[in-house]
Amino acid sequence: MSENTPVVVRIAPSPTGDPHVGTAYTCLFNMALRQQRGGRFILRIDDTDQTRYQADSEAAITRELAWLGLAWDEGPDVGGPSAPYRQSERTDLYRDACESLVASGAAYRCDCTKERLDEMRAEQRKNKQQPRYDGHCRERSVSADTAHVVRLKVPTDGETTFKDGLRDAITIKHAQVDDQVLMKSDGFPTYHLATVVDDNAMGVTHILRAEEWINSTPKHILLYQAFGWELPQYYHLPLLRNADKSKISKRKNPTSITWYHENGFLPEALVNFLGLMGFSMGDDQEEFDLAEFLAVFDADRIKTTGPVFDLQKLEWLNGVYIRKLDADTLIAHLKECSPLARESDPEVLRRILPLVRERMKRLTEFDDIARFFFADFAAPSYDDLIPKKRTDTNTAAMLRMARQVVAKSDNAIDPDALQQELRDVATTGDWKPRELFGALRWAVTAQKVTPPLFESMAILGRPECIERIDASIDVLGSPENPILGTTGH
RNA sequence: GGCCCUAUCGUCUAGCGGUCCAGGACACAGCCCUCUCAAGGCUGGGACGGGGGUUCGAGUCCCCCUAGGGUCACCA
Repeated sequence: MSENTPVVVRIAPSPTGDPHVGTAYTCLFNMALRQQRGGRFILRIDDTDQTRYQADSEAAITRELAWLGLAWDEGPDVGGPSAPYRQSERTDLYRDACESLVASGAAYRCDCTKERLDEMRAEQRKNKQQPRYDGHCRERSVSADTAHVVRLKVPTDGETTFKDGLRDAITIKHAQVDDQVLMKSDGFPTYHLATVVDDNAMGVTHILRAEEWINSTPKHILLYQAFGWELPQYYHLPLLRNADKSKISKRKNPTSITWYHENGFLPEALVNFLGLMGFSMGDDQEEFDLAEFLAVFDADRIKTTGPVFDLQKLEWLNGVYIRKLDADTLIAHLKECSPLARESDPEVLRRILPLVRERMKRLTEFDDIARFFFADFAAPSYDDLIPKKRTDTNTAAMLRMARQVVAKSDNAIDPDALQQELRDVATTGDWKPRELFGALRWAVTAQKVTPPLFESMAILGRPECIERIDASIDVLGSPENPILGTTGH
């Protein structure tokens, strides 16, 4: 292949404006193919369907792809020799191409009404025939002045065979191919016309897209032939699946990149995960960054089996990156989805992070885990505070002794030293250390599960710890006689 | 339903005729570590969909069946 072998992915903003993970998947592999073969990666925006397109869609998709670190060489905002990149700005091209097709007889105008078409298809279904255009307007001459569409005149017999880059030759009989509408009555092209015209105009030689396009590839090839253009090489990527193996869908899986972005996933993890779908490094390496992926990528190694998008594995991988990434990067991402992190003092955040990071699968879990570090502290309940088989007076007495240890000095807390002293306290009171630590954990954090207690206390500082312990002692009441317990609670 | 694609543990995958009584990862279970929870370490259960071929030899090649998916629009 030449140095300048363009590879293209067409981005179709969805009606809701949600950038789809499938788009990121295709984009990632397009980047990789470009890397492998040389050339350019062109991003085009399909915005011709005015009723569905929303202005936000393009911004959203480009924002999220950028978040993932995926980059194209040519496209809106980036520019390049093939501009413009929005379908809505290339309508002349499609109209001219379409006219030439009609002139050469490869396509024809059709003014069949929706009603007639519906009726016809209903009839065909009833007769157990495959619904398809009956060719009513094929030999008629429909005036260009009336409302009409333009259809591709697909040969009535024969077949089209093409070689997919990832599998054996695929042959589809023309009897299976409908007379596709190329130009809609509103004057905008359908995907089929636009993609062929654009790809040719932009010099695209390799097309990497999802498997769902396989059945319409003959239409595209027929178009290339009608125009007399050189065919591109197709690669049809496997479809991402839900757990039930159906094509990944919003109902059964989060599909919006924005969702992953907002719900505490790291772009590094998502890219890594996507790189594992239908592809592997060849050895047992599962963790890799974009650069490594691009370096190792080989189109011949792509699998054609549709991989199930396993959120659990993504979460594990996300945890791996939360632990692996340097503090600055992590904090930057953390601030995107954690209100607490956004508001807190960077220095405090930096101290808390080592204690919290290995306990998170998603960045959004930060707030729950680290909440107790921050001001809005509420004392724990009476029941939580008292260990099994201990009494309130007993517990209060122990906490009082613990408080003394904490209050003994003004120095910064040394976690190890504090732990040792508190062990001694437990022993003195005839408690197991774990019982004391448990009660103290509740007193200081108001949580059952927390990061390491003594390190946490060191960050909170003595005054804050003392205040919280006092609050818990209050919750337990003011016992006259310490130590001796009667019954459990 | 027609056509097309696909088929290794529950999931992601390694395997490109012998080195596979099938390897790794997630998940799951147990143990260790341990102030809780994680992280980490160790151990365990768990797969070549079925049937025919080809071959000295098949998870690997061929055929059939079965199963799953996709596609049959003036959506992409």
